[in-house]
Amino acid sequence: MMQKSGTDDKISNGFSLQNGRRLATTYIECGRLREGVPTEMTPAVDIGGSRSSPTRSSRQALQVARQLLLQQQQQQQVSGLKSPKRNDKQPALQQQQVATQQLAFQQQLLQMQQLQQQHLLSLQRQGLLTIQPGQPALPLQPLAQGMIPTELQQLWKEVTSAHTAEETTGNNHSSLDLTTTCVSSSAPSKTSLIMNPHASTNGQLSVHTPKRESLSHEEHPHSHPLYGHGVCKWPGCEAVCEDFQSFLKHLNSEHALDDRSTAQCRVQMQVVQQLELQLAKDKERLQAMMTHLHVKSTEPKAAPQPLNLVSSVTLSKSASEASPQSLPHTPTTPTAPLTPVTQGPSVITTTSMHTVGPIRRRYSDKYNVPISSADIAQNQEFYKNAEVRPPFTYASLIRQAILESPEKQLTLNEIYNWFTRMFAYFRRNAATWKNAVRHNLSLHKCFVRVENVKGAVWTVDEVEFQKRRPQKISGNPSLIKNMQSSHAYCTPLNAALQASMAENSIPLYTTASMGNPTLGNLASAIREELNGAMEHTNSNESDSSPGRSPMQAVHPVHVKEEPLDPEEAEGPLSLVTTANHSPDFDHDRDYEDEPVNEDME
DNA sequence: TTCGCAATAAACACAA
DNA sequence: TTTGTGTTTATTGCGA
Repeated sequence: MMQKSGTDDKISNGFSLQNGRRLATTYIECGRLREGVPTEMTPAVDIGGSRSSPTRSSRQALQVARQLLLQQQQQQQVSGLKSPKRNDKQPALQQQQVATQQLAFQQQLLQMQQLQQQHLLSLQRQGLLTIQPGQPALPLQPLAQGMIPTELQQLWKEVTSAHTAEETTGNNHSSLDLTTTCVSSSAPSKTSLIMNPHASTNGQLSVHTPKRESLSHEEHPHSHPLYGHGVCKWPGCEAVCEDFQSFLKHLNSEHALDDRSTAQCRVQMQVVQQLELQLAKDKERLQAMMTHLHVKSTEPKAAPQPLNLVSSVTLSKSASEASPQSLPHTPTTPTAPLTPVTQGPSVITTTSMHTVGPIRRRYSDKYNVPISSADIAQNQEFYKNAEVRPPFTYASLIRQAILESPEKQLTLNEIYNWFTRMFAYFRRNAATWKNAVRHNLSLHKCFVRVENVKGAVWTVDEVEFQKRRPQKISGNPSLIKNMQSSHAYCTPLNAALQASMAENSIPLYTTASMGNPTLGNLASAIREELNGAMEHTNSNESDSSPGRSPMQAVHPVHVKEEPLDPEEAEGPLSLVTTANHSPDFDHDRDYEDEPVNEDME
C-alpha cells in the first residue's frame, strides 16, 4: 500500500540527468540536510502558519526575501555566471531592478504564504492534514531558494490565476491539490521531466490507488500517469491531447524540465511528503491504539495471549524485549512465508507478523463462534494479505469453508485451498495446519464424511456443531454488558462504514482507511463477540431443547443491528437470524469465499 | 483443582 | 516408494 518508491530518489535521479538540475539538486540537498529534523524544514518561513501568527510570518517572510535578494546580489557581483537573467548592465541599473523586484518578491512571498496557509487550513479542515505542534509546515523556503524573482513572479501569476479559477469552478479536490494551483502551461523546453508516477494523477494524489496507477502505466505502453481521458494530467494543465503521441509531444514541449516544472514538481513533492508524513503518523497512532487495547485487555493477567491480530503486533514488537519464555516456540524451525505477503490495505506490516513461528497456543473460547459473513467483506482483504492468525478455531473455519461452498460440501483439498486462499497465515506451515484440519475433521462429529462420485467430501452437521457452542462465553453478565456497550458504540460506526462500502462497491477497509483502517474490523470484532455472547446466552436457553428451526440451526444468530438496552443483557435478548450468505455479502462472493472477522480483542 | 476443549504433534493405516 | 487422506493418541494450555 505504501508506495515507498522513494519520491526523493526518483525525482532526484530524474533531475540529476536533466537540465535545470541546479534547482532540483538544491532542493534535494535541502531535504537531505533537513532529513533528521523535518520539523524544522521551514524555520524562517512558516507557511503552515499553525504556530506563528500571520504578522510574524510576514515579517519572517520579508526577512527571507531580503536575504535571498541579498544573496542573489552577491552572487551576481561575485560570479555572474549562474543566472541566465543576469546581464552585464551597470550596478545602478541592477540595483534599481533589484529594488523593484524586491518589492514584488516580498509581496509574492506574502501572497504565497497566505495561499498555502489557505490550502493547509483546507487540508486540516477536511482531515487530510494534521499539523501538530512541532510538525513541519509546507516548506516555502526550498521553493524560494534558487529561484529568481522573475521566475517567482511568473510562477505566482500562474499560481494565483489557477487558484482563482479553481476556486470559482469549485473544484472538489482543491483541498489536496496544491500542485494544481501552481501551473498553467506555457514554458518552452526540450527534455521531458521524470515525474514520480505515484505522486500525482491529474493533480490528485493517488494515495488510494497507487498500485493501479503504476501498473496500468507499465502494462499499457500508451498509458501514462500524466495522461488520461485525452487530457494532460499535469497538475493544472488539463490540455486536451487527441492521442498519446500528441500528449507526448505536449508533455515534451509544455512540461519540460525547466525551472517552472521543477518548481511544480517540488511543490508536488512537498504535498507528497506531507501526506506521507501524515500517513506515518496515522500508522503510528493506529499501532499505539492497538497496543493500548491489547495492554488493556491483558492487564489483569500475565498469561500469554492468543495469537490474534493484536497480540501479534505486540508480541512481535516486544518479543525481543520480553522474556522469551512467554512465547513457547516449538522446536520446529520457523519457516519463511511461502508466499511473500503483499502489503495490502492493512497498516500492519506483515514483517511484524512473521516473527512468531508455529506456537502451541490456543484461543479463548470466546472465539469459538461461528463465522458470520455479515462483516466478512471488511476483513477478507486483511486476512488475505496480513499473516495474522484468524482468531477462530479450526472447526469454525472448516465449517465456514464448507458452508460457503455452493453444495455445502468440500473435499479435503478444497478445504485446504480455502484456508490458503482466505488466510495468508495458512500459506505457510502447511503440514501443521493441514494436519490440524484433518484432525479436526476426524475428531468432531459435526463434520461428516460423505462418499461422493468424485471421492469423499466433507459436510457439516449443524446440529452437532451447535452442540459445541455452549462452550463459549458462559454468560458472564459483566462481560456481556461490556460488549454491549461497545456494540452500541460501534454499531452506528459500522453501519455507516458498511453503507459506504455498499455504495462504493468496495471493501470496507478501503473506505475505512480514509479515516481509520481498523475501525471496521474493530467494530465487527466487537459485534461478533457480542453476537457470540448473545448467542450463547440464547443457546443456553434453547440448546437443551434442540427444537430450533432449521434456519436457526444452520445459520448463526446475529444480534439485531440496533443499540441495545443494557438492561437486556441479562434478560431476554432481541435476536434476529441472519442467513449465512446475506445479500450484502453476495456481491463479494466472486472473490473466493470469505474471511473471518474478529481480528481484534 | 478439576474438567472440557482446542491446538499441536505424531504415529499409523490405507489407497492411488 | 511416495503422496494424500483419514484416524487415533498424547501432550499442553487455557478458561470455566
